[in-house]
Amino acid sequence: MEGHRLPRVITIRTVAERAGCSIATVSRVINGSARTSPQVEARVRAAVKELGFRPSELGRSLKSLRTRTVGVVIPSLTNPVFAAAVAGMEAEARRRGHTLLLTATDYDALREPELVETLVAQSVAGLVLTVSNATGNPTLDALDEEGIPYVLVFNEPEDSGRAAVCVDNAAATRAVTDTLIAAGHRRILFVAGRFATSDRSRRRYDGYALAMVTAGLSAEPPVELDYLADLDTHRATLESLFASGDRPTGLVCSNDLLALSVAGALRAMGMGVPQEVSVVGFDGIALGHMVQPTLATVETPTRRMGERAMEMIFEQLEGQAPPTVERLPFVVRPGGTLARAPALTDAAPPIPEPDPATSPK
Amino acid sequence: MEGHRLPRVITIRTVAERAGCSIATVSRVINGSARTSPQVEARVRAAVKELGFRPSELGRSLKSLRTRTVGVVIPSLTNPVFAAAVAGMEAEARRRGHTLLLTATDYDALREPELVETLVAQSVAGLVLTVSNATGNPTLDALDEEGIPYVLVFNEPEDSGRAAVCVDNAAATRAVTDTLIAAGHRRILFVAGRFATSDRSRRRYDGYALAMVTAGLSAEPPVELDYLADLDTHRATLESLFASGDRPTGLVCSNDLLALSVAGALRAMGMGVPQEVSVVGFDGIALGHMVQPTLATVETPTRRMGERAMEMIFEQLEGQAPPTVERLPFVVRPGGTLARAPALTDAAPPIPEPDPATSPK
DNA sequence: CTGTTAGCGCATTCAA
DNA sequence: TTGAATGCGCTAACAG
Repeated sequence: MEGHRLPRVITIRTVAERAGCSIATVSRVINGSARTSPQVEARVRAAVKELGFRPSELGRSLKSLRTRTVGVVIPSLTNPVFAAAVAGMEAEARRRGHTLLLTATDYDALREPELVETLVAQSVAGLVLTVSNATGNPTLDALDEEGIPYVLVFNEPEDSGRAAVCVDNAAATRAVTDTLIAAGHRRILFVAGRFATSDRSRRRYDGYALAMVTAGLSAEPPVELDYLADLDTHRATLESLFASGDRPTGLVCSNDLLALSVAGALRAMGMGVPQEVSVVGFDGIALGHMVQPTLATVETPTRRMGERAMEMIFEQLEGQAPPTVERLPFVVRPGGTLARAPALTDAAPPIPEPDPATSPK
Repeated sequence: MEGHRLPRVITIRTVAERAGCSIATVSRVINGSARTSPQVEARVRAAVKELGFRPSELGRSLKSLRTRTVGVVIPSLTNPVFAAAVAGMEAEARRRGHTLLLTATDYDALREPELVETLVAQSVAGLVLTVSNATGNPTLDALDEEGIPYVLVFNEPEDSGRAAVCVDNAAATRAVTDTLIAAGHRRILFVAGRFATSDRSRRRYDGYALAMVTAGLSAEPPVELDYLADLDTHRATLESLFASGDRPTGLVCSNDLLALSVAGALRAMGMGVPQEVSVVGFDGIALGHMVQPTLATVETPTRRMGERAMEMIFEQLEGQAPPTVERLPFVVRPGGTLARAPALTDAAPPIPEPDPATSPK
């Protein structure tokens, strides 16, 4: 119906005509899948160049029923942790001639199955995902059944047989909580964003609780601050924490973004960070270094985690490598937001940064 | 290796058999492209549900030679500005049943043409891109010739006929520079990361220069800080700036990430921000609110820009809407890093935040 | 070494 | 209302 001179699409047939050979020969030259005479090869290459021909991935994929794309499902790009991981995935995928099909759930676990289905309908070669809850997850089970390779990032699945790249969330949070305890803090709370919809967050809480109990201190229930709520809401919640007589002197936050937000809200309330309250985060986002005082946190190799997850996809595609859970090393990074507990000292000097505690691995 | 029953791929043919009809009828039911008898329709729907059939996008696309994917090319996901824009694109694409094919150049302009080619080879429905230099860009010209819809984000092309979503970079930088001037600053420098490879950065410099000249002040050449260099390198460059007698009291940075880094380096040098030097950024990243002091900046609707760019892709696909450059509104947001010039006052109180200057539009 | 051809999954035209 | 047949761009099996 469109006129006859549409943007003349160049197919393998166009090239064949121009080079004076069959489409099979063109295909052979392009893919190096079989020997061809030098003359014909030269003519084909010339034709390809002149016409600017790029083989359609569509046709190519329809044969193999597999594309050179890898699907990605993450909660949100707005969190620099996920952005960094995706950056790592993209770089690694590109090195392998693949492209990312990117989707986000906006932290809505109900969207996970449909996004995965969408990506599977696109015949992705594999999937890298961060889900709300990896353990006993039916969507993942379905992928297992269909034999589609996938690797989790950040999730730390309890099911065996699931591939994942993560850190030991409990050990890491325990380590950073220990640092607070070592600095003389006794009343320490765990602050979580979206606790209910994040298995990572719960793991981290477990690490906090273990550290507290081991030290003979009381592990309190997590304080929940809605991720999406505004600063005023956070402030209200925080004010109630400090209303009672038995104020906390240390806050362990389930991630860095939350920690920065909490520290900001506390200062807005007129509380000194770290003079009156120490705040530690989790992840080690780049901006933590830039702010003043710098954010004390658990540094995790987020970009590398994305890269590694993508590597594992290809390892699975190549048939080797059974699905395994890889725990990458973390480092507790002391920072300006962590000081000795105010009860023990008047000056409350920040803790120096010697020889940071490293992960067991 | 898994049992003998290969992951039995379910195609439209499987469904047709199960429903006892032809594949054409199945197709009609699924797409609602023609009327079918209620009985047959019911059988088909049942079969689809039982088998968990999802039509392959591959086969579907091969017919139309167009996929339900949109290609994205950005410099890097690590910059929250691009991450936010991509988040906007993803949300809008999802609303329209499309998926993003995401690639990054790592700020290497030479990679732009090849990434675009890769995406075109995937038969994307359109492209959203941020390029190093939009004006007279041959890659974009090639897209025009092939009739593939594309929309630029952040770039502010000088060529007509190019679709783009951006802010008026010059006007915005002029406005924020004017704010510094109004605060009594006289010696103000423009600091850029990767000046050579970013037309946005150059536009912003123009705005700075115009503000300075208009105020009868001297516009200095841009100070270049390599984006990827470490803090120490930044520090060395900055120290040389303050070595001379005629020290700047205000720094206009070409983006927020750079501004935060600069402010951090200055403090590490023992300089008070904003007591001795005011620092302003550009973009309005979320973290700017969280840090203390808050970052003075130009707030731009980054997420919305991504959304809008995606909307424009679909408008072009639907045939309406000629390619246009849309400049979205910006707001100068004063913040804690901006104070009156130290020469004019001893106390150097931060400027209040009254009635922020808005964009002309 | 090269050409012909079948077929990947689907939408669609043409017959019935 | 339905089915049979065609073709989208490509790769690979088979002939020559």
